[in-house]
Amino acid sequence: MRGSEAATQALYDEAPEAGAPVSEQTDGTADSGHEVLAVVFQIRGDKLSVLLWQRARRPYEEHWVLPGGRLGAVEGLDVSIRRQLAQKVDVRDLTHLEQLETRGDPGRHPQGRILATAYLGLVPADIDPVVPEDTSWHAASELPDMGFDHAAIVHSGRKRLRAKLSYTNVGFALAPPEFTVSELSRYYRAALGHDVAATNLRRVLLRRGQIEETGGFVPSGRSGGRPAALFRFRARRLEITDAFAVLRPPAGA
Amino acid sequence: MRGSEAATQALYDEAPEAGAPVSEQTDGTADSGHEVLAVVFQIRGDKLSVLLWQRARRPYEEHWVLPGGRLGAVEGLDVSIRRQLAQKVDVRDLTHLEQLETRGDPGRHPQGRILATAYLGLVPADIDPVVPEDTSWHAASELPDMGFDHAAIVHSGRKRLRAKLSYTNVGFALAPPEFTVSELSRYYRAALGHDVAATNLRRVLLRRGQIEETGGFVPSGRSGGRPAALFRFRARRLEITDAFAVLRPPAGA
DNA sequence: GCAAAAGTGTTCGGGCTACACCCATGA
DNA sequence: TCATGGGTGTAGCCCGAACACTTTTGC
Repeated sequence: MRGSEAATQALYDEAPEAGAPVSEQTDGTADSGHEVLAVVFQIRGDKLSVLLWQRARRPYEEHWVLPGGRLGAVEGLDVSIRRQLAQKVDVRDLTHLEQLETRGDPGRHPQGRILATAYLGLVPADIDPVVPEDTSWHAASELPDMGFDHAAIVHSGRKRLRAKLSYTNVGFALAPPEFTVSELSRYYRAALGHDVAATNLRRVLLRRGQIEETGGFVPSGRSGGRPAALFRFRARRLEITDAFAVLRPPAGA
Repeated sequence: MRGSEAATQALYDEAPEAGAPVSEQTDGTADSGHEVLAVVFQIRGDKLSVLLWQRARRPYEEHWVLPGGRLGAVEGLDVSIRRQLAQKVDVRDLTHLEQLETRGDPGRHPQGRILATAYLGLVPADIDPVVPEDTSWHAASELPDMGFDHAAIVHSGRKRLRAKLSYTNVGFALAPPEFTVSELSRYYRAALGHDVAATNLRRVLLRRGQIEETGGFVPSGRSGGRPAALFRFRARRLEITDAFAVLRPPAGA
């Protein structure tokens, strides 16, 4: 629970009043007027869930928004979102983080134009980060009333994740270090939103060299059944495993 | 040639001196301290080429950089890059434009941290935009000395284009309104960097419903040969034509 | 007729799906 | 021994690559 009290208050720093200069300080800690947000997904109980924070202030009071905040003047975008997720919502266990999109519509923020760069972050299914009180997980398929353009950003993230599950090994970022194929198929089902047959998933991911057996087994439960073999992802960094689905280079190249 | 003189001077507005406040104005026209850039590709003579502008001032004097400039305070990102390409390099005929990435490394700009959002723009092969004197097309495979992190951004754009040629209909944005299959295969070859057999390209794109015959023909040249049928892309907006290369939803869904 | 360029037919292989069948365990 | 869940074998389909062959033109 470290830091969650202070974290809550600072979670979503307000913009300066409309019309005020974006940046008044000139020292190295001046903020840049640029926002960094994160769509953090985790599979929780058969649902793809996203971490949201409930605003206590206008505008969009009581609405839910993405975690994040102002970019510091001397930090990189990815460094910033990592810092803010760690400091403000106590999320330190991202297995994957990638840039999603930058939004800059003049109308996206009622207090004047604020640019926001959104990231897509993934947390594996086996951990349960302690998050502040006003922060919680919501099923991506049943989003609550959200502020600003954040709902649209969540949809972008969902789309990106779905696409990458098809041609990369992102699965590693959703799954725990070791898992059975049927567990894995549950993660894929939740993230993709449609059924994924365990029997074929195993073969696809094995053929692509994404997963391998650990040698371990999970004993069967009370209802019987054959013990399930444990697998792990061979790489725990993003790799494109099916680069040229079509129009691939000729064999001799 | 309209506006190309003035355009040149304004092409790449300098950042304020390092250490000065990012924004000093508070009226609606204050700039935001945010840069917008574009990787504009066109197939020119069997080469994928990118539009670059040669800097006349330090830093990176004489180096080549991407066209773009400061984001106005009340314009959207995409609106801004369209405006700047039109005003500054006289490029108005983009057949496709999409956001690429945002870079914000503190060290990317010697005069202090400046965020830049890059777009990927495509110009069809049949037009030849009149560009200012210090602006010219360069083969993406033989980039000149480039300033800032712009070479890396070009590579991101190239990568994005290559990937999208495989599973979308982006080809429409590279090709003229009508074309023969062998012309089209040249565009694909240039963009992908490897050989693309016209005979199979035709079948792939026909099966996917991307292209259709116009009914017209191109007479054969002096050296003979059968006249080539003319084709067009059925859609001239980006569509994903091969969504689930794998892990596609079950038939009954 | 011959070369050149476009277009078609056909075969092959790979990858994914579906589904039947076999295996290992608990009660 | 039966139900349960895991795992394997196999057949079918679709897609794209390769390549031989046919068609239509200019000279």
